[in-house]
Amino acid sequence: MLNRVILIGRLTRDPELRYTPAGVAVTQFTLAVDRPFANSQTKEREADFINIVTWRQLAETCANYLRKGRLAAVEGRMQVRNYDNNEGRKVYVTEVIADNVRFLESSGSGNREEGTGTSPGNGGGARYGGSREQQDPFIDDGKPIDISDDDLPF
Amino acid sequence: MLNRVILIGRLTRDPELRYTPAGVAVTQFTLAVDRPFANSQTKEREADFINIVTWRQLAETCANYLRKGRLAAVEGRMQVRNYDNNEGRKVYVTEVIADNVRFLESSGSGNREEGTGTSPGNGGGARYGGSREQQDPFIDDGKPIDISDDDLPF
Amino acid sequence: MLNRVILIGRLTRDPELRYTPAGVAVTQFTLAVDRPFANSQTKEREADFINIVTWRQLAETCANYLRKGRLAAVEGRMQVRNYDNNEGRKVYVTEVIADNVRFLESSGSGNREEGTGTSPGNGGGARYGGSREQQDPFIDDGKPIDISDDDLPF
Amino acid sequence: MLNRVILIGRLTRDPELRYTPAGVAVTQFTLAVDRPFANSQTKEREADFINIVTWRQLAETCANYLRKGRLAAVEGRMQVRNYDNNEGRKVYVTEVIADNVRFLESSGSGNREEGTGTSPGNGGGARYGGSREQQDPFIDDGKPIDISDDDLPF
DNA sequence: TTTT
DNA sequence: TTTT
Repeated sequence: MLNRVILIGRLTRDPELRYTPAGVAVTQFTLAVDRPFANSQTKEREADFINIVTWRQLAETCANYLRKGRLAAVEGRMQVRNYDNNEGRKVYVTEVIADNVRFLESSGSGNREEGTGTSPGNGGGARYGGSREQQDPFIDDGKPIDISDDDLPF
Repeated sequence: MLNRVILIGRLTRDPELRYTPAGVAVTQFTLAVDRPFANSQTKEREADFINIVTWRQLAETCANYLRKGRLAAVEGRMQVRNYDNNEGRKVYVTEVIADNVRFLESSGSGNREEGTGTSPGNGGGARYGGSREQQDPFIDDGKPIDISDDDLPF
Repeated sequence: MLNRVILIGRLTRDPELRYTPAGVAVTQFTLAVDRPFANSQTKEREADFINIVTWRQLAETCANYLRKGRLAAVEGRMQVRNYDNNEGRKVYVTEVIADNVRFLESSGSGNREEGTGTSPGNGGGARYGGSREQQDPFIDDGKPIDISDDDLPF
Repeated sequence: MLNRVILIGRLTRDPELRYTPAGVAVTQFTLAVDRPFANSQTKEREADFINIVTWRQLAETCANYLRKGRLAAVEGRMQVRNYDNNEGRKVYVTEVIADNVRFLESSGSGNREEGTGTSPGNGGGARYGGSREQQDPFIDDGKPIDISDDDLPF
């Protein structure tokens, strides 16, 4: 009935722009959101890693202006998506479908490789190439999750 | 850095109150949040089912006053927890750790069985079924996820 | 840069629907939002009275479905408007421009006078008095604040 | 019942730290929040100026780390305060009582005068000296609004 | 699995 | 009345 999320955090990787079969732009990235009261002794588990999805014009803008390491504010709503993994089990993925993203750092900051979509040198497989250990919720065992046009939020 | 969620929806089941080994109260429930623009033709996939966790005093209050079917507003933050399932795979669960819950319906509304924690038989009314197929992310293959005191948010 | 407000409260009066010179619908109402920790001894100053403005289709819907006393959730952004009062002083008015309003009570609840826009006589029930002393910030000395088309938010 | 505001904007002036008679720290500042769709032709009225109030420890931290021009995220709730001005009229002031403030710029950015609480050279009257034209909502005709301990939010 |  |  009402579903609103506001996050501020840093991108853990460059945003990934794709297109649905119908040609609609989708960009995905992960935001590392520091926890409050993250106690300084145990440095681990101090942030939540939250998957963000943007569509259409906003997807293009995010792909153009955001980079790994940059600070961003994201406004949107929580959404639960599920798919069947290769063991025939339903896997639930929670994402934030963003309708507003603010770039909180001038393009001088963050990842150095400005303007290079693919980050050459990054190899073909890429940082999030899909190896099993990666376990990116967007990736299921090396096979990219297909985003169908049914997932279009509006 | 900043992590805020506000949801309004209905409980899919009675809240479940437990205690950590250290005796801290935890209550969990799932909120069905209707999606905007849920188009009327395809009635399926019209809500998101979001897991809510409350601690301490708020946990007790929720367990006392909320019931399946009731309307509630929840304020909190998104958190990602992970555990290893019985196939040796890491499973990620996203929950909202609530620090404010508003009961939007007088106790006359919603589920009829006031004060019965466990709702024996669970009745037939079940707007949102409590059967195993529901695949509640809190439950992994019928075995309840154990909450340790490490999960205490503050 | 980012401006988001979410409120839950009750209408202190029936919503007021008007039209700008250009024929755009605007509805205004005031929401009484109970303060947290409103201590029970001093019963006074226990709520904030916040002015809500809605435009276009949402304005029509609010005018049709909301009534004095009803519970509603409002999502929008804070905006500061100013005008010169009759003593030649600038008066600042803070309003919430809503882009999402949820009716949290079936039309059976709240004010009894369904469908009566103007509530003649204003009745006696008046949980929140509509008398002049109420000092509704929308009204400056009994003269309604004029809304120009310049105030259109989008 | 629920009252949540999240803002991102820039300080229009250095934060002002004071103490209530009981010795409780209060810091006030104004945030300029750019409006969405602020059209580029008419450069005026492109931001909302929102008064922020913080208490206790957070007040001290804001006074120490924030400066005019800095970008900040503020989380809190809307509150309406009123007082009688010298013409015997009730004046309503809307503020955001913050319970969480994030500094989005390293202390290298923003106002140049780091660490100088009072900004010497700034004159005795100061940027917000209280002259009538200033109309700072916190100031009523040159006489600072006295913050009583009754305004303490928690 | 990860950001500063 | 204002910030970049």
